[in-house]
Amino acid sequence: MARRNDHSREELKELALTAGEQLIDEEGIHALSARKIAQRIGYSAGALYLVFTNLDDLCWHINGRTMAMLNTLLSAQIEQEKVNRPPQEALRLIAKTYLNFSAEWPNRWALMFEHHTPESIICPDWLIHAVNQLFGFVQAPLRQLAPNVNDESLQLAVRTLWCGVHGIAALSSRGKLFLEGDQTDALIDNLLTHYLTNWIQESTNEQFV
Amino acid sequence: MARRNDHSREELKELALTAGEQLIDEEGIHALSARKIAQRIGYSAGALYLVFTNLDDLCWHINGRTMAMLNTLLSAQIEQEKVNRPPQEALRLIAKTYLNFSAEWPNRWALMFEHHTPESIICPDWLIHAVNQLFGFVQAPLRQLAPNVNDESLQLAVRTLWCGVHGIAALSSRGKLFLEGDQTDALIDNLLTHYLTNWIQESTNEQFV
DNA sequence: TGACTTATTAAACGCTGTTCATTATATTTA
DNA sequence: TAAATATAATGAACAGCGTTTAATAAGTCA
Repeated sequence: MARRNDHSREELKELALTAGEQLIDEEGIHALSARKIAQRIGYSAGALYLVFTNLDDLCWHINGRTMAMLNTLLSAQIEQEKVNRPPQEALRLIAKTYLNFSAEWPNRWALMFEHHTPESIICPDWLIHAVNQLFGFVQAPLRQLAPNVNDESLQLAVRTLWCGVHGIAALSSRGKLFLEGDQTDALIDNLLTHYLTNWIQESTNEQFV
Repeated sequence: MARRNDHSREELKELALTAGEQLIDEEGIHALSARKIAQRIGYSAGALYLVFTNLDDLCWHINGRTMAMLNTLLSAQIEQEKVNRPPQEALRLIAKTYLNFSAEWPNRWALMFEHHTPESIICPDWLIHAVNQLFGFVQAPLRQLAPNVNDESLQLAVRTLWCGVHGIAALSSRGKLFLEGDQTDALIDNLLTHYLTNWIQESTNEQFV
């Protein structure tokens, strides 16, 4: 067969990505295969290579969409809850949104962190951009909490907190490695409370030194 | 060929695991394959199935050895530095040892977290045991810092800190996602200092409430 | 209607994990 | 020593994988 033109290139791309995401959601990241995606969208496996350079490329695209999802979710929530919420609450909200996201989409979330392109791991521009946007969400409330803190300290705090929350998500996502019941919220609260209390204290003192 | 008896079953197992680890170290976790391991040890691929149920099983064994390595490393360091080191320093040492380990063996470390057995992810007993041992390393200095804190709070603190350090290791290991230069040590110090300062304060107050 | 163009495929290649009948060797028995 | 037995290990097979590309069916135009 040839020349069906049922779908444009862009539509084909969209179909493939959606099918890939469904496959990942339903069967896990190791179930992702060119032939399975193709079967789901009624094309041959070779057709995928008309719109993606390879399966790696397709994964990067899925990751881009996952990242966009997360960003959209976070900015929507932040926008919505902006009504003079104390910054600590804003940070808590961000952390829990991230955690919920990782729990709701465990496989897509896993793909983001477990899909290493084999050779040199070149970080695409859009990813750097998206990560910076995520950091921005955390940075704003932190700055409110300590308006005069220097940029370096602020940057460090953003990353420390992000790593902390990510670690909670990572270890609780797959591993039933510890704690009975879902105590992830308690972990988040614990981390934020203790870290922030001292960080605010130190950061507001700092300016008078 | 048959019946060479060059190696006992136990020796064959050991050979295969070592070859697998080397392969992972040199070429990454996706390069691991039965045929490649077999070639390295001068056996056929089928021979591996005489000592492992499948490649998944082999991975679990490698992960077990990696975990043992980490545990040995930590307990050796803790033993060595025991001479009245302040507990904060002990915690810092543990964190940095963990981080160094993940940097020194990035691929074996990745295998531990990225090797999900497809179907039900059953956590083997030895892993639960090993993880508890790791938690024990953190728990001891924490208890020194707040001798009268209740068990639940202590357990929570152990896990919060572990997740935090793990998050730093995870995000800095692959991702050049942020920060120029190796600022992982700064992140560790930042996390521990702020978290612990307030945690100690709260935990010592707690007993008088 | 016939020539041209092109979207899509089917088959091929070399790889993968895994199984199992076959085989070559070691050991035991006669 | 020779024959019988037991078994360590293999090699071929199967189904599936990512990827490439010659072949083909269908749309377009003269």
